Amino acid sequence: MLENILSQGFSRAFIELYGEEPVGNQVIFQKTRSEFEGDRTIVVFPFVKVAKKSPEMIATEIGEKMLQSVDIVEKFNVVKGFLNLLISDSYWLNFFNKNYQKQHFGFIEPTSGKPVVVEYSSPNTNKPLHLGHVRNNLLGFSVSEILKANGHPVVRVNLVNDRGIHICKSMLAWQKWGNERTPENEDIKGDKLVGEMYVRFDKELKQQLSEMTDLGLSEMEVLKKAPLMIEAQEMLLKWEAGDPEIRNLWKIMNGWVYAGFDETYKRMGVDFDKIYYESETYLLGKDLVQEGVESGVLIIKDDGSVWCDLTADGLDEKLLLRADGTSVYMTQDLGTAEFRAKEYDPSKLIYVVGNEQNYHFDVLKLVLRKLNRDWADSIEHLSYGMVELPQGKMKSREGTVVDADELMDEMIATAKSMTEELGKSENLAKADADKLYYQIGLGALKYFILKVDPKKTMMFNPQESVDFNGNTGPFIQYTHARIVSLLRKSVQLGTILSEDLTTILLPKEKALILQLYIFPEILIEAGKNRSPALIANYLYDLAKEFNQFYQEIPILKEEDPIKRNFRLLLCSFTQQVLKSTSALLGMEMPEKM
RNA sequence: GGUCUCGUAGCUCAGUUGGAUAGAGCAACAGCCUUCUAAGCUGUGGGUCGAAGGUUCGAAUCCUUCCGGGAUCACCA
Repeated sequence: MLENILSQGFSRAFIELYGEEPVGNQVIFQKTRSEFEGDRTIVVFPFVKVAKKSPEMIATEIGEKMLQSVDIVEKFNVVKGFLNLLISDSYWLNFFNKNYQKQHFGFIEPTSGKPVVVEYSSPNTNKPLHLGHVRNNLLGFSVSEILKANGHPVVRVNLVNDRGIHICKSMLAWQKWGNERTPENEDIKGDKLVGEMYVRFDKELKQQLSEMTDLGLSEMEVLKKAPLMIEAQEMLLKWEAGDPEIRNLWKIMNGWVYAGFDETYKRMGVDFDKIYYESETYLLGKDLVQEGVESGVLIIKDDGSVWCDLTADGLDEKLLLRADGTSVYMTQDLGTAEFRAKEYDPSKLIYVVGNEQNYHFDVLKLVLRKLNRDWADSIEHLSYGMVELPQGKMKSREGTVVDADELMDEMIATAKSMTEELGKSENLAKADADKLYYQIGLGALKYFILKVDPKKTMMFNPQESVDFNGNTGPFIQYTHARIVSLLRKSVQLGTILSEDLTTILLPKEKALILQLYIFPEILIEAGKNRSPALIANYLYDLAKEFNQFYQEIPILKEEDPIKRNFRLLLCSFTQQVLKSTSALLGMEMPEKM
């Protein structure tokens, strides 16, 4: 690799000149800023103490030595303490030659090691998916793809929260006011119907609450005594007792929801290797807690409830079993984690969950460590920031929730009108056009969300999300389509691609090759940081670089067959990278747009 | 109140282990289509990197304090 060659060359030169190793920290390279001549820059400030000369002097002396001893160094210049090295075109062409035909340049061959388990989505079954889930789903899917491209076997799992009080609320509302509505007889998505029931419950409950507060009861009292709440609680107890009627209704309504979710997932382009249901896992974890009690790691209070004391770790005490022996969320998460650890023996257990649950995961890991689970450290909370709207946070009660299906509808509709406005769909068959609108709409959405660092809270402005110019998904898709169009034409013109390449690179050709060159590093960084944003930003830079090249340099019109040939291959290489890399974000690249 | 986190151009965001004069896109303005797709390219304006100290050859980046926003601290999930 380039940096190894340069690094070794630097060290040799340094030792020769100053008789000592260039101390501790490795030589740091950076891309040379565009205003200076060169490709890679070495900062020599860290070495002035050893060399006992001025930075300029050191840089100059080393530059001269490297020019002699490192054959890929063609020129150098020194600006203050910065040694700018110009790498010979032959190095870049050699790189190009070895890689331009690869279908998945930069991807690391899959290893047969322990898998990485990625849990994401994890919806509740009482309402449809919304914008928050969209970020979660896109992140989970993309991070999985990025890890795969880094050679890790990946298992994608989804833990569906299909039981609990919230589902009972929807069920109760359906019993009371549902009028036997079904998705079939109303031609409505099942998750939407169940969501409507949930909203109805909330509305009716509010009504009851306000009537009761009018009677002078406090809010807490009211919530506990509201007849609807009591009924919902009773239903939950019946569910837990296995009451056939309740279980049956529960199965039916969850079935509706799953059908709806499947549709949404499919359109979003995300999938899972395995789906878990909390109704099957919620009792897990009790044994684990019991074991902790016996070994004395956990404490039992007078009322019989079990706790984990985390005050020494700067946290509070955490309840693990109620006095009546029933479990809480943490208990089942402990159990589920152990279950997965045994099932997959994973190298990592990644949970894609919002940062509002940071505390929960801190506790989870600490408790597992106390219980001597050596795999506790393989648990990783991929904590992502909330999605906010221009009017603030999404609140279901205020109706400001952005529904996932509607969002996709809007993106696709915008793609359609935009494409028609530009007159780009005139020669397309209906099916092809529809596919294109889907690709563009979803591409815009995915890119818009994934380009932001997962850790950060992000602003979702609907108007900006449907912008298809500039730093957007469609910009990248457009660039891809342009290249495909070029390649298509070159075939029509009967261009013969050969291995004869130019030996001198134009600035824009070189810039494009350099951008392609760094992809493997970007992919590794994106894997380490679990960050699709790095991939998105890379794609944007690559597309921009290509467009500049395309604007400035003739390709098909180039008369010299060797130059034309080289440029076409460069286009083809770029196209492959755009395609395989955007797939890491779940984006599809149209052939024409 | 404790803990965590964020604060970069009017807006949305980059800025990977500290490196050169802090970058994009949008918005605004000015150019480029008889020539490979103008969803493109080029240019102009726009910044006290929340504030103040500190560490050092060098700080948006590391440390401290403060200001401002957010999250969390349930016998909810």
